[in-house]
Amino acid sequence: MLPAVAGLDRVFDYLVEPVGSDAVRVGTVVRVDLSGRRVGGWVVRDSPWDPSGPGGPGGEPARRALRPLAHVSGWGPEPELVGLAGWAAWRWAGRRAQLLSTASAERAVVRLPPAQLRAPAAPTGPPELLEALADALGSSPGILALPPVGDPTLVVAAVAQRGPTLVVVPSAARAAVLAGRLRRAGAGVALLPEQWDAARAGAAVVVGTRSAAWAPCPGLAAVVVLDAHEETLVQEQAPTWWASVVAAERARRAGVPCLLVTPVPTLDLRALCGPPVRLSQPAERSGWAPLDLVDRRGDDPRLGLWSERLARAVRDEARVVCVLNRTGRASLLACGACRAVARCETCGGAVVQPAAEDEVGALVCRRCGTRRPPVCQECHSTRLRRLRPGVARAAEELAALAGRPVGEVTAAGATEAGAPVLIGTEAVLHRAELVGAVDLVAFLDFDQELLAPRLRAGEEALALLARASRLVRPAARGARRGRLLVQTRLPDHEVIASARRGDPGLLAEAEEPTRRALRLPPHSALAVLSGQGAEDFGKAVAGVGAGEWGAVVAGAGAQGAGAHGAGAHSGIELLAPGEERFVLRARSAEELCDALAKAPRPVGRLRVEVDPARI
DNA sequence: CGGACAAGCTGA
DNA sequence: CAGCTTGTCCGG
Repeated sequence: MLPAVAGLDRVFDYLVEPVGSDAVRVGTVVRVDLSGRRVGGWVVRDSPWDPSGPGGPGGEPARRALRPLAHVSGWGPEPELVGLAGWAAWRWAGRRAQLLSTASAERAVVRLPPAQLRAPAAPTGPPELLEALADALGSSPGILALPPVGDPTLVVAAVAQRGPTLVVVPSAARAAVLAGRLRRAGAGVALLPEQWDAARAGAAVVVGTRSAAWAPCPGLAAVVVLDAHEETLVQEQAPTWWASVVAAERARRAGVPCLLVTPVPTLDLRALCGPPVRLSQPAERSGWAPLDLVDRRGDDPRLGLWSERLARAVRDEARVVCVLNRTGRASLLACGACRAVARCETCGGAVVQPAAEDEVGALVCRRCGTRRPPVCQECHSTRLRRLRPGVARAAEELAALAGRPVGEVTAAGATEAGAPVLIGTEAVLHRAELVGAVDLVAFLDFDQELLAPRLRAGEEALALLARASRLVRPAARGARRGRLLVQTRLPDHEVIASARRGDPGLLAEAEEPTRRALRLPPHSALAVLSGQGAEDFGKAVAGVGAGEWGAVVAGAGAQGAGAHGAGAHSGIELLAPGEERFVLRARSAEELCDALAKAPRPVGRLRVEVDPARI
């Protein structure tokens, strides 16, 4: 058995009594006495052993008598998932115990409910979609490039005709909606995580969020991941496993198809699956909301975030959502007289001007919290100008512009979230009650997304437009179809072209050569190391000697990341983008993971993030 | 991880 | 040298 003890990744042998008890199999959750304490864990091997013989399963001579299991807690993951956890522990440099707890019920499951294997009613159309689906199922794993607008329930229903189907979606709200629709179509559905027991007993469709990639699904016939591009499908804490990659490997091991459905087939997903299967051009185009482009290159800077077109729309349209991916009253302040950026006197960090509570307009350091009066420390001018207004300040301006109350939504919370005009960070796009109800979704400063200093910024920006497409009112009797409005100084950007034409391939074609030239994923595999042990561990993995190291650190700051050739013999490079943060790069995930598994873990804290989602 | 045990430090 | 902290080892 493998104990559910962090930091103890070892298997221990215990005796099953009575011998051959069928309550105990690979995956079963048990409790044992281990060096004086009682711990839970999973059966990971099941080998017959003759206690009168000379040795145990390992064949060691003179082995001591085995202790019996202390208790059988209940049902655990299927045996195949124990193997999958071993693979994922290698793939993301993690521990099996952590992955097996993801694959297990939250509370002990002693008895299973009856199986619910009735498949949903088979969908009869539209034929174009069903044909594309059959195509995508033909090569596993496969991608179906499904535009954002439309209900993927029929995709799931069609796949589920093959037998028990596991479906992974990016949010609990969508899982619940999908489960409800499938039940109405007559299907036996287990909704994770609450109905783990029903899933373990057997269900026609098992639905859940990221962790459902590890859900039980006896007789598995297919795996489907909806909105496979979403970042919520990547586990944040190490091991940073990707649900789509786990799903593909799980399906491969089971010999069943895996289907990734997404409006944004990213380069990473393409590397995993090959090119996506697409719908016809008209179907693709109509599946994205119409997009109005506001080219702000010619605008008077004094207009701030509010172009004339946007101002008019905000007054005329009934329900409007504005997206601005920044919080606070101001992100960056500069002196109106000498242009110096206002910084903290204590730590030098950027200061913000929070909504006034006590002192009027005091400046507060975002890093250390030091407060000071709103005066430029260079020239003592009191005229401070905000360079990039955040959501709180923009909300005040928007309320004045619209002449009606404005609701505010950020990840931290919401005020007046029922108002017909909303402004918020991208969190506002996650509000399920808005789906299909909005006349206009306006991106106030889309350049913020397009130019974000992140590897996958373009794909993330396109994902925002896909999400926004779902919020706007569909074309219907009498009512005008809702629209997107994008303010930008980069009107020719491929992200915008992709959304307008409903063709995410345009973005992929544009990004591919850059990623290849810079040897970024999917043309390499990365791991981010952090914590005190990061440096030693990084050197050990890359095979860098202590003497060679000075050059790496010295070369690191200036270019942002200093590439290093000294580890060339290992085929793995060590990049040093910042203090206590290191990046390992290898040609492939296999190479990277093998090296990570081989290197000894150093003392001290170490976090290993293989395939970092945001970098 | 957390208990066991050994080695190191402190103060009377 | 008791009493405590800190470090290292190991678990069936």
